[in-house]
Amino acid sequence: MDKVKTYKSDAFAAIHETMSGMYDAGVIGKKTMRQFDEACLTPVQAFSPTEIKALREREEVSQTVFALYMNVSKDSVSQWERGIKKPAGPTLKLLSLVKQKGLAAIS
Amino acid sequence: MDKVKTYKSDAFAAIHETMSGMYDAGVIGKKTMRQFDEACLTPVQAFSPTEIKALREREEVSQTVFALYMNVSKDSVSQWERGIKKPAGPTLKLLSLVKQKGLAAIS
DNA sequence: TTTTAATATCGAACCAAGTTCTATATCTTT
DNA sequence: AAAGATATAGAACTTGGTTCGATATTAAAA
Repeated sequence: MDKVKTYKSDAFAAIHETMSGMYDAGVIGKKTMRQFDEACLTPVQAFSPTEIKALREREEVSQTVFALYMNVSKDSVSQWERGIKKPAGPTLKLLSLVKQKGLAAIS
Repeated sequence: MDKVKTYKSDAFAAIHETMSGMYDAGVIGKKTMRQFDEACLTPVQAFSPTEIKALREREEVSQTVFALYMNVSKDSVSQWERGIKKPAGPTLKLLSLVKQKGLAAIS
């Protein structure tokens, strides 16, 4: 698969554990801890209807299957792709994960 | 991190690609394809307020940091843990991913 | 000590995402 | 010809997620 992304995740996890240890030991404060986590997070951007459809077709799945992965109804996926409903919050997070890591990342 | 889970994901991805190839070649139908995908998906169960708080504390992050990972407001996390709002759909999917693979899975 | 900042609870109000339903249409499969 | 998968369309409903202000505790910095 994508070794780079997997490596990055593992590295972040390892660093996070180290940082957590430093936090437990009182070396750093909670403020530093939060700022670190913010820097680690992959940015979550907006998706246009076309981008959502293109993303789904890139993964070669039907709206129904895509909906199963996202844990939403098939109608919701249809409405996203037609611009009737605009995904936000947790939904955008999932879409971002799929875009950056593929469907397998949320399987 | 967790080699077993990583392996499972990679294996599923590989099998999925194989299945996709079979589908493209006309060996299998869409129905079989969907049933396969359903079998691959990790089950998404409900979370009680206590379970959400325990999960967050297991990951050793504040409500604010946890909210950043989930791409929701910090108030939402607080409301989940107090039982005022019950996460559903995409949110439950993210919580399930965190429970099974850790916060790094959605970073 | 004082004060600043982070953390978390509480209650209220608003908006829109997500759900559900029915109907229609196309295409493939049996 | 029939059955099923896929996708669009529109409508009504429910509730999750957001935002705001206020309060309280704790830890860090002045």
